[in-house]
Amino acid sequence: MTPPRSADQDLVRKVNKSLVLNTLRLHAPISRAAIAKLTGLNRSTVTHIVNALLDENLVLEQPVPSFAVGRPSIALVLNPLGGAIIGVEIGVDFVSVVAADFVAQPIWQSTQVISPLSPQADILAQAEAVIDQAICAAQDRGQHVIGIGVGLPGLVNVNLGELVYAPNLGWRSLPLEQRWSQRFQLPIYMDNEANLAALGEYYFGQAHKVENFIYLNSGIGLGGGVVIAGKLFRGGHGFAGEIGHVQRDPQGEWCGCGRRGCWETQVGPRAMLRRLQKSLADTPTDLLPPGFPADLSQLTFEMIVNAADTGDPACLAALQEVAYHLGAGIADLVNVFNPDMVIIGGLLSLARHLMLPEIEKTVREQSLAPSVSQTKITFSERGKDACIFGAVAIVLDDILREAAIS
Amino acid sequence: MTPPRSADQDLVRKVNKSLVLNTLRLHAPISRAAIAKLTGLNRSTVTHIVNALLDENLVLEQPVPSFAVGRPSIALVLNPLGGAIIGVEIGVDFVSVVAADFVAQPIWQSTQVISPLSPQADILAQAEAVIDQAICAAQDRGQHVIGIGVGLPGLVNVNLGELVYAPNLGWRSLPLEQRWSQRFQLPIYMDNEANLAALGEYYFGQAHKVENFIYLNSGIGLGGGVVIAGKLFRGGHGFAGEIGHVQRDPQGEWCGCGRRGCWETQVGPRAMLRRLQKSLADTPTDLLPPGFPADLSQLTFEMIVNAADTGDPACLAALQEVAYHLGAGIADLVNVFNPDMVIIGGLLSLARHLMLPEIEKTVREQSLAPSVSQTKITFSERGKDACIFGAVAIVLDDILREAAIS
DNA sequence: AATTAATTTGTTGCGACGATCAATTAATTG
DNA sequence: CAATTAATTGATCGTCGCAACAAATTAATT
Repeated sequence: MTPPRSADQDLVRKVNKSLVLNTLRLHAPISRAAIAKLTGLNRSTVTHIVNALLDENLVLEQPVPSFAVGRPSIALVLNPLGGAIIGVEIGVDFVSVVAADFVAQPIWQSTQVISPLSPQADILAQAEAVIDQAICAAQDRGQHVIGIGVGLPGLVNVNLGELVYAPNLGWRSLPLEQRWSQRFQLPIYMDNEANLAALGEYYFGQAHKVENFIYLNSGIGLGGGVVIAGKLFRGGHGFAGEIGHVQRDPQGEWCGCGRRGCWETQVGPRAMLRRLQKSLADTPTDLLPPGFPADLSQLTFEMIVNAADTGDPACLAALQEVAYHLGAGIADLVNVFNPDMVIIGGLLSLARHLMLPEIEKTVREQSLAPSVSQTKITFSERGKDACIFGAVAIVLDDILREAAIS
Repeated sequence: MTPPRSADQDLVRKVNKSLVLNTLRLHAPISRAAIAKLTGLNRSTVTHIVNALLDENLVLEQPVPSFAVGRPSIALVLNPLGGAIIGVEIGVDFVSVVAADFVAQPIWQSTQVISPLSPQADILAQAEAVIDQAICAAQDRGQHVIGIGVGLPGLVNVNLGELVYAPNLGWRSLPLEQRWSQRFQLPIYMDNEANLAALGEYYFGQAHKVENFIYLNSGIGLGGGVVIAGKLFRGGHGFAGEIGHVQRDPQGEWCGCGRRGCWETQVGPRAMLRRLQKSLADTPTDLLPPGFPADLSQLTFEMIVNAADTGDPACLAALQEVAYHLGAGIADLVNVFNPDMVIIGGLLSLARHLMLPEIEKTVREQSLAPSVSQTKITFSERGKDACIFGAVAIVLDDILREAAIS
């Protein structure tokens, strides 16, 4: 902000710029006039903005032979070299880093296995080393790095840029933004996994153009990302979306959070494993479902799905039960949020073909009348990548629109 | 819009105008420069807007002797005669109408008892007659009526202006906005009771300046109004906020919606009456708590509260139980929405002194760590009036800011 | 009584955005 | 092949909001 403008007008300008960039991202190659038509802005305005963007090198003029009826126009496209974005996901047992160009195409990627038992400092140092490599990779291609997006498995205070509590890592009060913005001299954007995955779906996935939706992320626990009016909803203090710990059965199993019958205990993959392990504990090895290891502690969710695919009744029943509870919980969410779409991601998406009918049926039956019919329920199509592309998206988001409500 | 302007710039202008009016409403009398400071707008801009408002007669110049250090300025105030607003609430057994001036002071009020058994046409005709009186009352004072806000006990499609379903009235698919905008030739704004009550709290009550809060309206059922970023949240299709039908106990009592253990069955005043009636059915009349009628079907929530106040253990225990369930449900809402405030209104607010400690304790215990401490839990201070002043607020809202997200 | 500080208002120039008219070009059509 | 149509771009002018300077006025202070 070279001349100190009012916040109001500056905001309008930024929104307009974001609008143009976003339209460009979605419809390139495109003419100035077409942008104006799509954004609703005036063409003169668009011309101004595009000229500024050309100066900033974020946009390229690309001669396209006969790209439309009319003047032999020079179409505009986003300049892939206009900037690079680093997406980072710190999981419970891995660190994944991707460098993407300005059109969100990955140009470098690396995943490192870590031990959750290692000291925090070691894990961070390892992550930083990988990020350094990613930055170098981007700079070798001549791309200026715009920012770093970080996905974290826990409660994140977005305003302070602090990881408040990550139960599965045992981390508390880690001022990551401060640390990394000093270390890398770049803007750091961070949020929890589920929020980022939701944002990823909004930008690059199924929730494209869907302004109100809920993303359910089933990993170790059950996280939720809520998008309202096209923006991540974080609540008054940034901790909204803890959908997994809604109590759904006061007589249910104990949950790590101290309550009984959290939704997470009914439908989380881990909770499901635990249940199946217990119920199969007394079964002789040779009667176990096909593909199951003798040592049940080695059981994975994938094995259950495979066994169910081959028709094993116990596994099928277990998945049906999860589907029912999932549907019932989603029905509540539909009652409360009335979203346009619910996306189920993470581990559970492995069983999409087995669970979707039951989920849909339950939701239709259990939510109040008029809202349901317009709510679409789907599974995410990108597995592990959802979060890390969300990390890329959150950086883009800052450029393409204001990110969060409140 | 005399010259066809772009939606974008028009929006900015409307927002600015709303900002000025809102500031004026909150801080009158005030100078132009002070408005500029508070709104963040430029003083010239404010001057422009204020001049327009003076032309529209919505604002008055009021000479105030030495109202501030400096030039003997002429302070600005909203013109109470600038417009009148009609607020209407159609309840299950009453129709209440208020006419308020531009600063939301009631100038005329009337409540009519109706029988929910009367045919729809009769009830509507009765309501329309009262509204006619209210409009006349306003016009007699020389006040131009700006619009009519209507609160309805059921699902409302705000976009279509239609009452979709009101279970307790037995009404379905009533295109009220169409009917009344023709009848009265005025803009009609409508929403369900809980949403309006929430809006009322935001404009005239405790939630003043609170940008994220949840209003729980306990009447016949349990409704919810969610305000996010200072705006009513209605969800993708306008039916968000059906908080009362979140399932909290799969083994619980059957609810009218067809499911078991909805929150409403645990904490709704009516559900509580039913429970207490059942448990006291075999108690001899002379052992009933003080103040209880022999015919238990005459029992009211108020009697229970009174009995509990005199120390009756059964009633106290019943209230404590409700408080516990209320707290548990609010804890879930806190996990999901992370609001700044939760306001409990309606009938339950009669028992605020008996229930608040237990509710607060339960919420603190049961919601995830960092969000709770900043969430305030209170009871509404306005009883029946919450909704009808919300109806006034929704009309003001259209003038003072854009109402709903999405 | 004089000075200082605080507050408000008028005026002017600038930049951004929007509307409109005119001009250009390619595909389509008779 | 000429006319029409669709699409784009350039140029000009008007309006609105903002910043900055100047002027006015009064409470508080010295």
